Amino acid sequence: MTTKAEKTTQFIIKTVAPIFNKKGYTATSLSDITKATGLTKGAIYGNFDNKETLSLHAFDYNVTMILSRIEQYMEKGNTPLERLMYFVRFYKNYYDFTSNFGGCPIINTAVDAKNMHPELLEKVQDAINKIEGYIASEIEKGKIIGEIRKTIPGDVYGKRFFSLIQGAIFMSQTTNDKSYTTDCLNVIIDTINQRFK
Amino acid sequence: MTTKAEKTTQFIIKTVAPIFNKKGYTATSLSDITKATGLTKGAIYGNFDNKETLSLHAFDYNVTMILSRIEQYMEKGNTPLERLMYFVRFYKNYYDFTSNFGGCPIINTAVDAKNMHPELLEKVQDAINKIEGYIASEIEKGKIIGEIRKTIPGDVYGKRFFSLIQGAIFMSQTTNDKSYTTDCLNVIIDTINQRFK
DNA sequence: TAAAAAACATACCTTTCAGTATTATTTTAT
DNA sequence: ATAAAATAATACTGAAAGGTATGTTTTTTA
Repeated sequence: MTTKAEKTTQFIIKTVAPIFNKKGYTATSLSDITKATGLTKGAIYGNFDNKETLSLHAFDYNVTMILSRIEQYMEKGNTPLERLMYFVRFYKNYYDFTSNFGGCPIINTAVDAKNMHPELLEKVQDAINKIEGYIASEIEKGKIIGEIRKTIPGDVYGKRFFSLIQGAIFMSQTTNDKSYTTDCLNVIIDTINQRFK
Repeated sequence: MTTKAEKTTQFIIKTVAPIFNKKGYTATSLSDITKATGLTKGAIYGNFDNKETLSLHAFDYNVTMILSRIEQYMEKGNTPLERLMYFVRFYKNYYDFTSNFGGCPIINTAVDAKNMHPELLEKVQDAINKIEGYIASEIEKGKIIGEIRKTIPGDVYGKRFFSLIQGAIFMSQTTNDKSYTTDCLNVIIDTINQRFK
């Protein structure tokens, strides 16, 4: 059974997640939160210990949304290489997808948390490791079944591709120019086609 | 003649620049500023209209520092290709260089300013254009003197290389792992050696 | 449906925020 | 060296920050 409170808790998280993403932890005030939710401080503090706890949940919400969407994309592929290509396809849509809630939460939260909120930064690092892991593990699986060259190190390309992707996303979202993302993802596709097979 | 006030103005900017870079605009308080400078609010507001103006000067200071350093590096090269290589070398040291004052100001300020401070965001965009221009113009010059293949589009590679670099810097500074930067810059060097000549 | 419990609203607390008016001090120019 | 001007310190403002104690309303369970 989902109680009323659990629903409210989820409603608050869902509502404030894009606000924290856009404005960052410090710039997001309790009045921003009450205004957006239509609730009062009493309700907020009844469901969360403090602003910090809420912000952690908000980030978790954003990351879960992204990770589950990546997995949805990758599930469509029947082989490691196909799943890798679906991973890339996910990021082709990423700029438009994240624009709706204020840009990439990985980038936004990483910058916001660095030097400021160690616990939040740790969550960002976990998310990064997971996403790099998606790439690396498909490469390794592809090597096992003979779909990908044995000389391709999964962990290196996991880091490399994700760096390129995050860089492109960063550039696109600060210049409002989608071409960074499309170009860089084409580079990745070319690399896979030319070096991996 | 440099008056006492002009010196103080510069001293304040220089002192607060890394603070704004680390904490962002909102999280940097006037008390942070007075504490760091050892001055009082009277002194700060005597030299700057408000916190916003000060933050703009602080970002300018950081960007100028970086741009002039890039130019210092590039001046060492005698040909476009050499200058391109010195540009890359600059970014090989970039992670250590920027760690001293809280990470890459381009990334930090872009994220902080997006959705929050349009004027500051514009300054970031200008800086990005300039740095991409460094790459693009050397490529174009290299094509003219026959040092670089005519098929290499300078603007495309300016954007592409800078995306990769910024992505790597972002990853390095959020994971405290320098290897992202070193690996990605090696990729750039390989690309130049294999495709540009 | 009524009592108990949970959830939410109201009103208020302390602290800190950016910013200012005024006073004191230090530079500067004569 | 002194008067004028510029610069910095002090003390203060109102607003907004995060957070809480208490009262009211709504759910839940029996």
